[in-house]
Amino acid sequence: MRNRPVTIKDIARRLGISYSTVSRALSPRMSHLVKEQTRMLVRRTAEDMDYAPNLMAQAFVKGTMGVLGLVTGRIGLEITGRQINHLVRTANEHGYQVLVAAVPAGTAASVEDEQAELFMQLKSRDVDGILIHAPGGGTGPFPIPYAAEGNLPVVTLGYAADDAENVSLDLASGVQEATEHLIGLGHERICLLGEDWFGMDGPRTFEKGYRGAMRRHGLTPRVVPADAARVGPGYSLGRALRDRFTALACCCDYTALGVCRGLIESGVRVPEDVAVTGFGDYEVSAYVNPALTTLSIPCEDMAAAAVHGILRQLQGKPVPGRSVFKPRLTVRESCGAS
Amino acid sequence: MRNRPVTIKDIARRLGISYSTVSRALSPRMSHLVKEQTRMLVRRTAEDMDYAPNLMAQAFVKGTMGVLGLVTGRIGLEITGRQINHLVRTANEHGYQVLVAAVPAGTAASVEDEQAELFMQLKSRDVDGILIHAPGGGTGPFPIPYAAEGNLPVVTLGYAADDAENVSLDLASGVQEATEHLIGLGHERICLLGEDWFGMDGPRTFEKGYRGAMRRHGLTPRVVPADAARVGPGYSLGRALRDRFTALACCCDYTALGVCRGLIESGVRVPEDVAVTGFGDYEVSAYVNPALTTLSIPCEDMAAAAVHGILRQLQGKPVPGRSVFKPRLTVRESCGAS
DNA sequence: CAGGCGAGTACACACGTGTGCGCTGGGAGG
DNA sequence: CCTCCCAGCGCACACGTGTGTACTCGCCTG
Repeated sequence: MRNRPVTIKDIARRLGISYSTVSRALSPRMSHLVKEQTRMLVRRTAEDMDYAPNLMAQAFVKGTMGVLGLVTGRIGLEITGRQINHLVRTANEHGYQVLVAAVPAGTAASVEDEQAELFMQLKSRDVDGILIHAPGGGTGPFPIPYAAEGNLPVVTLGYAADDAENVSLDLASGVQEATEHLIGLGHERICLLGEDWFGMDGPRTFEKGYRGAMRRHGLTPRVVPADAARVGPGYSLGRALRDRFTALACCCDYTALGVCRGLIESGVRVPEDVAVTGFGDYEVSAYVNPALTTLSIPCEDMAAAAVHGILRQLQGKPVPGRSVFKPRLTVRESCGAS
Repeated sequence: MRNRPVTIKDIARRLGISYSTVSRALSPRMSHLVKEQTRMLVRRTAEDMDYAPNLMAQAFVKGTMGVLGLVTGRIGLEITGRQINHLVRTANEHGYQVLVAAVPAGTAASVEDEQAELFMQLKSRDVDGILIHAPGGGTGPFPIPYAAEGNLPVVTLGYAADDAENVSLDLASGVQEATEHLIGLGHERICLLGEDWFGMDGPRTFEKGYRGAMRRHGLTPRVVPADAARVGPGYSLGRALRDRFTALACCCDYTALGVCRGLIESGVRVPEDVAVTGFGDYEVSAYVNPALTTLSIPCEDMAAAAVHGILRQLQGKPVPGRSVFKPRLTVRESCGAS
């Protein structure tokens, strides 16, 4: 049935030359050591014989697989999906494949333990680098002790780790912009629905932008904790808060969508009675009733930057780089601006 | 810096035994050839010395990597994300990793070419099996000539291929149930917004269920083509159709959400003037206005079944199995039932 | 003409693991 | 005591590729 695949030895035998010459002729880095004529002959013969390099042998001798690991959670979330899509695409363009490790729900004690476990699991797979997707953001030392052993390239996407190269989103400036927009519309009783994302400290970053804007205009801030990127809890919050505020700034479109629904069910009109803003600009957000005012995230650029960070580290530049992207305010109906 | 990792030779040297004994003592399949006492000694020493097997060497000699490939598109779509999440989880539970290949937008002529290219790309990576995620469904021979070379285990998820093991969703019965529900509510002018998913023939399956229900009740069917799982095109359709029908059955929640928005903007009330149903039961669908009546998909069970299919094939059971899952109707507001 | 030089090639080894086969030693049975 | 057997272990090779080193051969220079 399945006949043995062709190896460089087979090619060498057929041409009556040594297999090291074949190896060199086929390898881009070494082919300049082989006479042009021989090289062409070898390559044509390889093509003829349907030669395909044994990638496991190459990986074995080179000590690298051309594989990047990706630690992530909540793949179903639109922002996550968009970023993963572009992470994979960018990696592929540079000859790397992406191995995905998903967070198993509820197996480990905390999310950090889960991520740490996945991280170790990927490490033992001999990946060339690890991308950590932490969409909730955060700052400070990263809660996974990746630096402890070996010097594997790591880039955190979302989390602005100060001990790793990272690509992050300026959450503070985003929320600040939304808050200032609401203030500009005449609102004074503005509440932030803070995000509690997987126990990380992203929420504090959101709060910073919000509190900054409020303080600058002499308004008293008020923060209510909300679950991370879930519609249901947002709905409960909407019902609970009703018209206690004239504007609610949310840290995620999903929360905002739930909030809108909760408010409307309680007989509160959006945006006439209460204005609502979100974060993320999901695909549906432009088409719900009312259409959501929100902050758009440059997912694609961020993903590309993360992969390029890994590649740069692989080329031996251990300087931890940071790039920060800014969200863009997209004004629709839910804030009452139009 | 990074000292050479410990190999079985190091362990053998330390214990004064041959490294083949060490290899056997550590391998589950061969350890019965080694004396209990020696085996324990080797294992303890291995632990002591922080021995970690070189997976690339193992892969090289065994000819397998413990990796499954996944061909997919639209990772950002919630249903896709939920399924991928569980594909990865189930694979991990059985000791396999998942390599993701994402569809690069607009590089190949057609989606089929793209999938074929990704498929070949994964094949050359020496994966142990390939999962093809085709959420749009479809029947008949699968448009990728995977069977042409080698006998790589393949399972299509979504697409009911008759030349491969597959896990699919009974789209027809789902749409039929929704249509009959609308008929039961007294509707007669019911239109199906058919899905054109990546050029596959899923739409015809949707149509079959719809036409069956209509015909059974002596009603004339009417089908309007819609883009696949996109909110924007649904919106345009909603505006265009306005009140030409009293009920619109959609093949995707995203289409339905867009349709609702388009209708409402045109001054048509949902569900009072026009009833709308979706397909997929996305997270937001329960919280939009009006909340969407839709069909829920058992993503998790389907994903698990797909991975188990691959594993079964790897254990040498080449019988192409099929499993079909049924969607479940979830009644909310948009159909006007309450 | 001798020596050197450089291009091009072959030889040999390394990488870490799995495994067929042969060797050893000790116990049991005759 | 001899023979046979078998558990347990070591030797050696295989897997496919990359690469350092040595070799050959032709040409140029002194």
